[in-house]
Amino acid sequence: MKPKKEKIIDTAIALFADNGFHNTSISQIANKAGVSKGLMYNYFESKEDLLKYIFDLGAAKLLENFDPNRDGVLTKEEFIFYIEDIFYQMQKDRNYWMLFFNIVTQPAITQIVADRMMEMVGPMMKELTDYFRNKGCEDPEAEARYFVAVMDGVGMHYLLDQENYPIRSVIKKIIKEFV
Amino acid sequence: MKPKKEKIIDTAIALFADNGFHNTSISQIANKAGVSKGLMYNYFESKEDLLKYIFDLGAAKLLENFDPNRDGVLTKEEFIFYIEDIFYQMQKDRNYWMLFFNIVTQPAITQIVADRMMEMVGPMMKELTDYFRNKGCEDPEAEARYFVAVMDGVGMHYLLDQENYPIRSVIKKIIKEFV
Amino acid sequence: MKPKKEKIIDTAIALFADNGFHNTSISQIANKAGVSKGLMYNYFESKEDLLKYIFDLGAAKLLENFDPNRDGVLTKEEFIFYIEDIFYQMQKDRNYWMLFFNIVTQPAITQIVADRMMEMVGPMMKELTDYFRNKGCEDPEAEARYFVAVMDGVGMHYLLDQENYPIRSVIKKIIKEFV
Amino acid sequence: MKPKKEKIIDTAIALFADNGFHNTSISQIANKAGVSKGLMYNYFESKEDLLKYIFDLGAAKLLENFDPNRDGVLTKEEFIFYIEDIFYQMQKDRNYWMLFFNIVTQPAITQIVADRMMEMVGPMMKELTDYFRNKGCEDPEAEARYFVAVMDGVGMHYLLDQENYPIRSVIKKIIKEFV
DNA sequence: CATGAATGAGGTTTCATTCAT
DNA sequence: AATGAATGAAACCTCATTCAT
Repeated sequence: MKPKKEKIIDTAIALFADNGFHNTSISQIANKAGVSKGLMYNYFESKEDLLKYIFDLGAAKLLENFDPNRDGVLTKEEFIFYIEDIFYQMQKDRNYWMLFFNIVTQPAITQIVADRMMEMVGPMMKELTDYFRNKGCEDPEAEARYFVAVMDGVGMHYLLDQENYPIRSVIKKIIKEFV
Repeated sequence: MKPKKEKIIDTAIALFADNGFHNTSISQIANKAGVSKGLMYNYFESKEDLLKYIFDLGAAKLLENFDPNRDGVLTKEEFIFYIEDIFYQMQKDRNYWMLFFNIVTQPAITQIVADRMMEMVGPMMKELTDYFRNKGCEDPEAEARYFVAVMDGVGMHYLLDQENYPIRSVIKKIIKEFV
Repeated sequence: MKPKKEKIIDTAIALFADNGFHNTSISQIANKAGVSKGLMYNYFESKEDLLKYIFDLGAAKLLENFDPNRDGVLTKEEFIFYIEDIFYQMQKDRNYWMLFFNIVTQPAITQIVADRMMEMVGPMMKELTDYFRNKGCEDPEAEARYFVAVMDGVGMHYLLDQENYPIRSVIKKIIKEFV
Repeated sequence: MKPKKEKIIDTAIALFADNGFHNTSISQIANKAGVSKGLMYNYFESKEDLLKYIFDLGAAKLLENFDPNRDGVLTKEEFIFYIEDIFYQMQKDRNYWMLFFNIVTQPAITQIVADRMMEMVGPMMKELTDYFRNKGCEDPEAEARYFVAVMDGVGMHYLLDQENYPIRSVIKKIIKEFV
């Protein structure tokens, strides 16, 4: 990819994450990325378009490690790996994940990426529900929804205080409870 | 309170929750509240001031039901009541709570209410840690942090889909796991 | 009407007429009108909206003197008066009329005011056709279309060189030919 | 001429005619012409330069058929041919002629081509005046100015609605009146 | 000849805020 | 207490033009 395009994207992720989408201006992004304001519009049709692009980047990465062999079935090992991997990714790409939670908690912004999000969460929820059903859970759908809520909650808190958050200990609790 | 002031506040909460703080304009609030733009500045010094005021309103309500007898000790019954009560409040004041999660996931906005937030979460975390220590948890601090993360995660998901979320079932799981 | 609103409109007419709609910026208008850029948007939703408003102003004036007793019939005297009046108006409100021809010769701009224009020209053409039919013209519709074309052509040239254009002599020719 | 240059010119004429000079961007032209933006600047120094070039193209064609034997005298047959020819050209090169009226009705744009326009209309007006003088008109100059106004008016209307305009019938009227 | 990345000035529009009434 | 006209900074975006390739 064009290096300047990449610079724009990286800078946008960082600023969106720290300041929020609507509180980040194109000027800020251009300044910090060291390019002209106009250049952004050579690569993206609008600020919203940039957000969509960024969201897709991360969504792809997220799915990559969920059911990696793509057989539609989540094994115990795959599940554990996925849990570990998500928190690893959060630590590595903190900005992207802050932005992600940003988006999810703001209906007005969620709408911008609504269709993409559906494509992503739909299949995931299904596989999770199947997993919990096979495991013998009484109400597998409720368990799946509880699980993703826990993941989101922990993820959010982890991101907000990576240094002090007892993430190892919490991951162990999650695996013990859900896997 | 003056009815117009109240109208402004309620409208602001609703709009902030739906559209985000920075994506909501004073004009929008004034229009929807049926008052003039200028009036807002009779009651609040600025848009940020309005946000702080709103945040405080909810923070007070939140603390009210945590350790209601204010003895610094959380009993099992108080804990259960608190968990139930939080989700009840979320269902009743959805807008306020959406806004709350909005704020927490946006560092730039969190800063606006940072001092108020500290006053609120500090004591709560301490009492929770004490509770888990008394219960015999190995790492009571980690457990406390895990607990609030779960509460936030579930709260968020509940707010985003109140109608379909299996909240009763999930509350039971939480109580079973943490109390 | 608010004096500043009026100032904005008058200035806009003058600048649109001289420089064209797309070649006139809101900044220019605001500067020359001695108001802030933002104020325009208190009165008009957009630049296009301002143009529509201006167009309507003139369209109303134009119709006012066509068939003044609104009986749907054009008498010989009314017709003569109308012809004289149009050129009088052009001399008085040169800017508005320059703008009018501007609009008509630019399809992209005509579209902005298309519906308003239709309301205006439809009935006029009908009455003119009736007039020429009563007069015994062979092809009254063609005569009507010829007449308005002549009016537009002469109007345009008159506006472009008011001082030297032999308008009295030309009006006489027009009346002799068409009335 | 280089085919790409020609494509640029044709596309520019079409877009200028439909959208107006200032409302047409170089990008639009380049896109629709299927060339790069940069290429335009190999052939033309600027957007204005392109307009001048286009205007000249048409002006040349216009003069070609006015007094074709270039003897400075307009015969009756030449005059009739000229009238017929102009409307024929309009039907053939609609875009160019729309653009022409566009230019004439916008002082700011007229200035761009002002010198070229003078070279063109000056001699034409003189010959026309001579023609009407020879014909015995009382005020030959007024007649000439009336004539060109009629031609412009009819031309404009014809271009705006070629399909329905009763152009044959109107041409007959014009010839009857002026030749 | 031809491209398209890159620029930066300037376009339209929004918006928090002030202030005379 | 309440209005809304007015401001001006800053938002998003467009565009003519340049230039390395």
